[in-house]
Amino acid sequence: MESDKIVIDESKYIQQLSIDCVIFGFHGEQLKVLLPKVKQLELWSLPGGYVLKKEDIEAAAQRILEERTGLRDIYLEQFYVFGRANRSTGETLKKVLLANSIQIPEDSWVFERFISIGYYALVDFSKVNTKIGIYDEACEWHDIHQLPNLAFDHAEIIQKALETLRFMLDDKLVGLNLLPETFTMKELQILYETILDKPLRRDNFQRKVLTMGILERIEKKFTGAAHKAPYLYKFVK
Amino acid sequence: MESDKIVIDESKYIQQLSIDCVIFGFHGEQLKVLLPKVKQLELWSLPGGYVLKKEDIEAAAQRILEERTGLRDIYLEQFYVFGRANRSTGETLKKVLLANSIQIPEDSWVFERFISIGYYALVDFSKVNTKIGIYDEACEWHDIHQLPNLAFDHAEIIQKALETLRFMLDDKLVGLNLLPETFTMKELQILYETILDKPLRRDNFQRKVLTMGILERIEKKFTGAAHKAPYLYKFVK
DNA sequence: TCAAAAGTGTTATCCGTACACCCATGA
DNA sequence: TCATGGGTGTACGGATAACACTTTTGA
Repeated sequence: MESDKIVIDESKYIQQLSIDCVIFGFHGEQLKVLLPKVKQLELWSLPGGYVLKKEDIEAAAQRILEERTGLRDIYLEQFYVFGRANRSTGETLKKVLLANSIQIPEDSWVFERFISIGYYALVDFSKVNTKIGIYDEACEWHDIHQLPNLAFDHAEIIQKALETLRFMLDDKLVGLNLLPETFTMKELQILYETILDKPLRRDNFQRKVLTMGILERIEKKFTGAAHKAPYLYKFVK
Repeated sequence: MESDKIVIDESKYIQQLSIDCVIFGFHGEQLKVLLPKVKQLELWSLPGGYVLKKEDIEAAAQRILEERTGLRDIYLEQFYVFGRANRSTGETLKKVLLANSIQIPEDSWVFERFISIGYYALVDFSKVNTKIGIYDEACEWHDIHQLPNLAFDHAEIIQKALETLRFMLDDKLVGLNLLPETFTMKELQILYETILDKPLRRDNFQRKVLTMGILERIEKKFTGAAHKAPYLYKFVK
């Protein structure tokens, strides 16, 4: 990301390299993305930042995630590097700095093109207290179907993240941070349906995830509803 | 990569970022990787280089590939970013420079840690005239099963490239640069078997690739052998 | 006429999907 | 006892794997 998190001390970071996090938020039947809004511009961006000179890139991504959500040890996965020479310009950043009365030398590397490593994360947005960065005027969850005006190629980055997430969903199960400790099969199914954006068959879905061998069946859950009580499950460790 | 292709003018490049190319070479029944040998050190590395400040990373990867093989417009794919803070040190590079009597300021960024974007390519190694870089004493094809002593985490990078290549082979067909203009089904099968490192059934393999609809059957090929002459195929464009 | 490898028809097996029925629950 | 949603047995169909037979070629 290039527009928020403007460095106080540029020399601490690796030049012209950034990390952009696509933080997917799930709750109920909604899939959202966390987007900060650039101050005084009608422009939204991805939460991003730079990599410290001696920092693992994985750690940098975790740090950026924590800065916005306060969350630690979240499922986070690198999915692509965006490196077209003209994918970003310093113009947007200059506007931001001007709007916020921040001075950075004209010849700083922060105005050059950026290569950005994309990570995506999955969180339950109802449990997150989002934090507004010092150069944001807002930081909000946006439904995946209704994205606002996005900076640079961030719309493309979100699209690629979503494709990768959906592709991965076949093999790996990624509900870890998105569901409560214990949950019903119905809840897990809704998670899948929301991410994949298509309905799934109840019967076959149950069989499929059970044969994966990653769920442990606990006791029943009596909801008070006039029907059979569903089992509760938890992920086996 | 960090040990070959030492920059003459460091300021042209993005700092602490490199590209490493895993160039797979195929011919006969062998799968190899192109590895330059660092001068005067018993150490091999991946062909790599830096990204020019205003260069697409894709173009940088193509440039690095061309530097070693002379080949252009080759199938090339980004597969992962290696960014552990301690994955490389400047020590190896210093030895190289010392061995080659090259002077670079002690405080140059080339001695810092590197984040490296991995690309892999596929070529026919019998058609390539490999080029020795100015800091290499050799540049040779190594069988994938017998890799020499490799610098940094380059063994890990090769492993990851190989996994990605095998994974991709199911959907996309990647024989384009590896086979002659026309080829027999047997040749294509050997290519697949060599990459996947496992035998495939002749009958089912034929049906599978034919249903993909990417091959066009040409005339027969009379080899002089005492059996039915196989058809020749070519990739449809 | 024979061996060797190519090509293809047929059968078996597996897996994902669809349909069905039964079960538990509280009104 | 009824409606509602959960759990699971079973049947269907397409795709893949396995088997078997035929064809072609030059020795």
